[in-house]
Amino acid sequence: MSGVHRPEKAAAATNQTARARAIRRRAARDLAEILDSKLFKALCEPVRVDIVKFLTAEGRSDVGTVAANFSQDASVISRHLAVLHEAGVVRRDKQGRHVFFELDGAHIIAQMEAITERCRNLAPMCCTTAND
Amino acid sequence: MSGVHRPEKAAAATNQTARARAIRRRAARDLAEILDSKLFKALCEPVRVDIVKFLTAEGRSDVGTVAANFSQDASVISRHLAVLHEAGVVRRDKQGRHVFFELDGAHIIAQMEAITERCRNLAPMCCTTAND
DNA sequence: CCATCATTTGCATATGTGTGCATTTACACA
DNA sequence: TGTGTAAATGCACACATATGCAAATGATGG
Repeated sequence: MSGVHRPEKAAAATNQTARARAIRRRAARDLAEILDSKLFKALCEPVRVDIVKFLTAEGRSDVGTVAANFSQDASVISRHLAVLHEAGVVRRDKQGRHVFFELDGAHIIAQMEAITERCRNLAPMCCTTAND
Repeated sequence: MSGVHRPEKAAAATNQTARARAIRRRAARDLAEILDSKLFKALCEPVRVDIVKFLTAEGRSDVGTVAANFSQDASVISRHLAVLHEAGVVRRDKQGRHVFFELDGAHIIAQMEAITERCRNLAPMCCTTAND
């Protein structure tokens, strides 16, 4: 940090600001850790969201059934489902030559709750503008 | 749907399954609606996550200060911050020729809680495998 | 009013990834 | 064991978008 703009009086580094800083840093680490998960990457693709929507509405389905309801090739749907599976969004259940997928609700909820919890932790330090 | 695989006995459409189907469909619509928000698209980009992390650790900062801590050009950081602002992740506060950003904790939490709540609604219908 | 700095925007390019087709693999059934 | 179907994979290509540089815009201070 070279020419950092410092409009305030450079708040003398009291014990309190040092502690606040430590807390911020930890919150940042915790938050980024969970934000780096594959969940967001999996769910930021429109087609994958549509697939999640389909599985919610129709329940457990095999690749072919899902693909039959989409314009893209079955191979594309297969890949999308693989990504969703990697991210823990869906459960995979191979049965004969058919591969069935269904939402892994428990896992999704657990992830979302963890993220929400982390977000709650950083609330007090970004809204009140605390010390700086 | 042409050659759909139908392993079960095609569950006679009782009132109950019809209702369950309606509930599923509504949950799917609600879920997809919130998943289509800009939040996920904003948070699936690694650099943007890093910026969020930085703002969490360092608090309110202007574009230049953020950019000074990243390898990419200031214009790139500016654009990323704009995307985060569009998504309601950060608040923008123009002050003179400096533009400050800070996490909009309240908004993030509200969004996350809304998503988590929607996910909870679809839990019972995807884990028990219900009727199909 | 001009000089300067912070930020944004226009544009060209690099990079990631979604997509389709062809092929391969996995599996069931005859 | 051979044949057909479902799913996965290799590959080439299209498309979205992240990136850097240059120029424009906005704002302060002389």
